[in-house]
Amino acid sequence: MEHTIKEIALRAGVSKSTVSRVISGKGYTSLEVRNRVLQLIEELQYKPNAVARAMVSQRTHNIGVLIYRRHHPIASHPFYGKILDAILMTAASMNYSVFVTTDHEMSLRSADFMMEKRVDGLILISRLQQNVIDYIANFGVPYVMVNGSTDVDGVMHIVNQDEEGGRMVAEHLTDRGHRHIFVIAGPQTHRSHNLRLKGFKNHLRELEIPFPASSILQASTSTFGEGYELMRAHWEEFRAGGFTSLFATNDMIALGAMKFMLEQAVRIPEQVAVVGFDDIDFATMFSPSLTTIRVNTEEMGTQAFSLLDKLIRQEANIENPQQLVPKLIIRQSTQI
Amino acid sequence: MEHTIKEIALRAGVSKSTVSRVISGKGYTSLEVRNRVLQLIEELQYKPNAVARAMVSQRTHNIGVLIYRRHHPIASHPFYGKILDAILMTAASMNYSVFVTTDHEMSLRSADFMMEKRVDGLILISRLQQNVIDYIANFGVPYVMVNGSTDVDGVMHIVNQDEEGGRMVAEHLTDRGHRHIFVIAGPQTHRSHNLRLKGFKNHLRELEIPFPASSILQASTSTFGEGYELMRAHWEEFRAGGFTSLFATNDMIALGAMKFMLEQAVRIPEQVAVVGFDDIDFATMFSPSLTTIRVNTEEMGTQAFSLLDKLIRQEANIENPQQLVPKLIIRQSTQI
DNA sequence: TCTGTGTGTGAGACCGTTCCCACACACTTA
DNA sequence: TAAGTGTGTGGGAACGGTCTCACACACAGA
Repeated sequence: MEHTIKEIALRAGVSKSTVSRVISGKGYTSLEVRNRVLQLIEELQYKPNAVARAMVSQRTHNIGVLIYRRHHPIASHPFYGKILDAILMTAASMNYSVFVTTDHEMSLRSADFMMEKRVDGLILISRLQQNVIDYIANFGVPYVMVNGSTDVDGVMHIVNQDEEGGRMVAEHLTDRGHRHIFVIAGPQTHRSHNLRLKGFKNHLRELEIPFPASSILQASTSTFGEGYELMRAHWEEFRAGGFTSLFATNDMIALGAMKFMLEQAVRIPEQVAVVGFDDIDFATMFSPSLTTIRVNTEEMGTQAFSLLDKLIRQEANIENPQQLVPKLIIRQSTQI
Repeated sequence: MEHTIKEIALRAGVSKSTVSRVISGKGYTSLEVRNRVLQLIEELQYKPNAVARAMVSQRTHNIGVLIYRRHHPIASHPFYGKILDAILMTAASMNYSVFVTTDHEMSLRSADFMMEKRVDGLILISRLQQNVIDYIANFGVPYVMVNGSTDVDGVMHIVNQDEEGGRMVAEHLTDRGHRHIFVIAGPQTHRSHNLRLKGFKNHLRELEIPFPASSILQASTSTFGEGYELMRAHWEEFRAGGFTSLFATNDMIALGAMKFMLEQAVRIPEQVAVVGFDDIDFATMFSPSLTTIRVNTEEMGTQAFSLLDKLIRQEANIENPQQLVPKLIIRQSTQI
């Protein structure tokens, strides 16, 4: 079932060089020979061996996607999964195959693995530790980061305009008259959560709306469960504070908090308006649907791959990627 | 930055055979030489070239996961994404790398691609068309199906006990006194939806509870949007029918239908109880949380890989996989 | 002394491609 | 006629490993 170029050559009565030429389309081949070889390939279902090809070309045409997620496996993650999907699509359209590795804690080992497989490049998603990045950089393999925890000099990094997004949230809520906004902020270890909060606070400051420390809660993970739990644990404070709205720095936290409030028979948005961030699929599906800032995950994935491809092909003048523009999506949770 | 075994050999003053022996641990090597080589490997950060290794061993230690999804990209899919996660985990723990391919329509091309890359085996998820399966089978590469649309003789297939799950739903609802159950059934093209419905109907028949054709709706896709739309389009029928409960053959449809009902101010579960199927993450998060049948997706992924691994290693006496046991998860949507 | 066995090492074929080079032939042009 | 150019083909090294085989040496037992 497994044929080689040599076999095809033998049957066609030509040399393997000629067959190679027919397949690659480079160099001269007579029409007669070309047809004969092509027919044989079709007949025997010959598939060129990409492993052997990689051996000589020193290019595997494979890339690796490395994701570090402590609290949630990668693929099914409502946010990172979307990015992965986009990468998969784009890569396939450019004839690349993609190794996906999800590895908690022992990311050095999976990096090793990718190196042994001689991937042409790597895409790193989310909060990889610095040592992993150093390790990879040290290897000289091109790589691109997506939504990483920090910006590192000289590293290509695809991110959203998170600060601007935070500002949009503040604008939206204040426009609707809200002056007492409660905030649940995601992990301080993550760049995007910090910037979202920063943009939000800055806008309030510009409007000279007070934002006391008591109106903000620090989440240690950016999960649904954390949102729910924090809301439950601080329910009395929340009620006593006279808050008319809630902003969580991502949708999962927002939804968790909402779920708890709904269970307390709070009417959303009538009594409390809620805004999230990310626009995961579930944001539309939830009842009431969630007003949020859409992060263009598809664009993130596509850009990440295109950028990596350029790095791999060593294209000249590769520009640092532009930050992606977020978009306010108004839904039931703020619409009276 | 990229070293070869030859280089290590040269520096260590031994032959490449010896270095190879040290790395693989096969054959005799003196302690002294072993240490010298190992230290050199460490020092130079030498990573054996898996491509070259695959070339001679005729084994890449790579597998491919092929998914066909018309209406939803794969990775972020709340059900299939979970299976993928489990495959990724298990494969990594057994030192396999995984190519993930999501390809709508043109699946033959992605299959081709995987063949060229000489994967050791394939995992096919969801409803791949017969011609793709034939194509792959014809190639002689080991493969395993997961939750496919049909059972094919002689093909290893990991599935859930869907019929039993359907029965459990009927039992749960009838136990709670429901006699007028509305059903939205997922695509007839898919094995699991059919069996779920079958098990459900059979149980009602056993209890001699009438189940008229008017109480069932046929969905053409198994999505949230479809559930919502169907419920909207048939809302008058539903209200006129005096139904006290709803069963949808998967969670997405159930949640979509629920969302519409909530918008109509229907109280769930007081006025209408709802049961789904799959137990996707959203099922717990939704408000009210959804009673459903849990499909052990983690086990599906794990079993799929283990089975494939056995096929690859040509283990003797490989047993056909047992169907996975579903579990009723009772949540707010049926709990008064 | 001879044979056998356990330990340690190196030479070189091989895996399936690509690609450089040599060569052959047909024309054209100086 | 000689040199050059365009077309078509084959030989064989190279990519970086693994693995078989041959061989060398030490030591045991007959």
